[in-house]
Amino acid sequence: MTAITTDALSASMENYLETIFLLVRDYTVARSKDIADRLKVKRSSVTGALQTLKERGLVNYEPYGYVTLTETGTAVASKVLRRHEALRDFFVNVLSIDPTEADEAACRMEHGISKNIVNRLLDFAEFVETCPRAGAKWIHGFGYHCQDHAQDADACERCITLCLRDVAQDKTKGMETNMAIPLSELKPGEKGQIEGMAGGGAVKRRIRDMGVTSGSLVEVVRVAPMGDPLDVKVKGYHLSLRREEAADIQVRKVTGH
Amino acid sequence: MTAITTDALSASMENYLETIFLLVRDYTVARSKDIADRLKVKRSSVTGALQTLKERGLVNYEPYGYVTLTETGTAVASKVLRRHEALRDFFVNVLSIDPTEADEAACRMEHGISKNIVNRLLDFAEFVETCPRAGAKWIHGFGYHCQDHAQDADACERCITLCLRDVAQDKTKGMETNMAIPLSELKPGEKGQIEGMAGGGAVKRRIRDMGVTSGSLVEVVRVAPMGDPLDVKVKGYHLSLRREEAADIQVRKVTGH
DNA sequence: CCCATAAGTTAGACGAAACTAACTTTTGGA
DNA sequence: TCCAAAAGTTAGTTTCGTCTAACTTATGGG
Repeated sequence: MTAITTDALSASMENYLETIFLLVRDYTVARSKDIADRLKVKRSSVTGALQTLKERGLVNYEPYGYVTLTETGTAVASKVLRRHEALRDFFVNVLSIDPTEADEAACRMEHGISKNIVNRLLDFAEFVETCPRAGAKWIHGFGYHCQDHAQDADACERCITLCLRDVAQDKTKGMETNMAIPLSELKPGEKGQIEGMAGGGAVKRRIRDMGVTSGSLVEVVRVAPMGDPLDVKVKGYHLSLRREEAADIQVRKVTGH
Repeated sequence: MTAITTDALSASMENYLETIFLLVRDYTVARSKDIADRLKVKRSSVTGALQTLKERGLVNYEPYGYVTLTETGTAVASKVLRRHEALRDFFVNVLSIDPTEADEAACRMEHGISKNIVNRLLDFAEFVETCPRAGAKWIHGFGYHCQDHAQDADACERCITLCLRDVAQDKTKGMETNMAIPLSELKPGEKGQIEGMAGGGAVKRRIRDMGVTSGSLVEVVRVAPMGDPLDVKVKGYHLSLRREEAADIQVRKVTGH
């Protein structure tokens, strides 16, 4: 009994897991009420879901107690979140979709996307921002393209003009001042392209294992109050680095949108 | 009674509609058995679904009879199919995903995507193929990028080399021979960028209403046995044109992948 | 033209996921 | 410290979409 089924989770259960993950991240424990509010369901539905998730060995839960995720639960939730963020970020950064709309659509689509496609989506967004042929500013062309609701011949003309202006600005600002700096120097929201990793050991291996190499894009998501640790995102994976570790990673700042 | 509810359709019902649409397109009528086979459900489930869809006024259906779509049903199914194709084509053409996998994922994701995002996705795919700054061949860079499983520094180098070779080839072939030709000259699978529309009248207006202007990409999907009519796709919409009408639309061929 | 088989239907059951209504437990402010 | 409100649970219901099993209808080859 309490046979932990190995069947795929339903979309609904994935959403519960994801919500709990986010609540635990922010408040260390999740309360039934908050899960219900976020998912716009009744409290009794949450109780039911928690029982199912407990049977599956994904949450730590006792009646009337707080909720946390088991190790397996955390692993599953992270995967769901990665899919969610890959979609949302693509919609926002590449397709210039309004963040709220992007997030809602990502939430509905995240359950049907495959691993392969997630990885390609992430790679593509990265490629768009860093490909040396088109350059990071190229994607701005699409932004301008979208802003022009009148999709006439002029729009395209204007797109080119604005693209060229962006490139010119980069030149004026002096692109050559864009030296490699330690990852620890980046502020939250900033992105950098990995130039190299000094030192070695566990962190370097952990990063390597995710398919991250020189040229990959890293984003500093947030920095804890004391400036340590840093929450960074590479290839869609969230990663917590000590400032000291981050200092060993050389990056070249990429100016996003 | 038989109150035609206005509630949104469930993902499941959308799939039934889409399947019926495709069967009707290919065989003029849909049979229960074929619907069941395509959706991998039992025949009895199809009967149930047909009853629901009939109540909603979306299908023409009598017990033991063939199934067709009502006008409303056709309209809804077309929208679903447009979402499906927008996703699938993006996965295949832009992300270089295997067609089968792309199709399956599109089928699962098509129910959660919003109108806005579909349009952006279509615009983006078009932008990638036609933006004068990066050029149609730019996307090849990503293809090469993906082929290189070893994601090392060399991969990027090779991507540039291959991109440049493509561009050089275009030059050699003589890009200037790419004159504007009538849309009716394109073969199935070929794409062209609209240069202008001669004549006027209903077709021109119908096309205009879809947000299609000079510069938009048209794809000839298939041509009926007698060469008339042509099934073309613009902005994700399928459109049936008489050869005569297509002859009035001038396009510049775009060499895809 | 007849009947075996394929196609379609009906009835009934089931599981998932939500709900309402009534309950129990927890908690924090007077 | 006590008790009212908030949070959580339980029981029972509903809806949806599937299934199986048993049936009815349609159809085409001998």
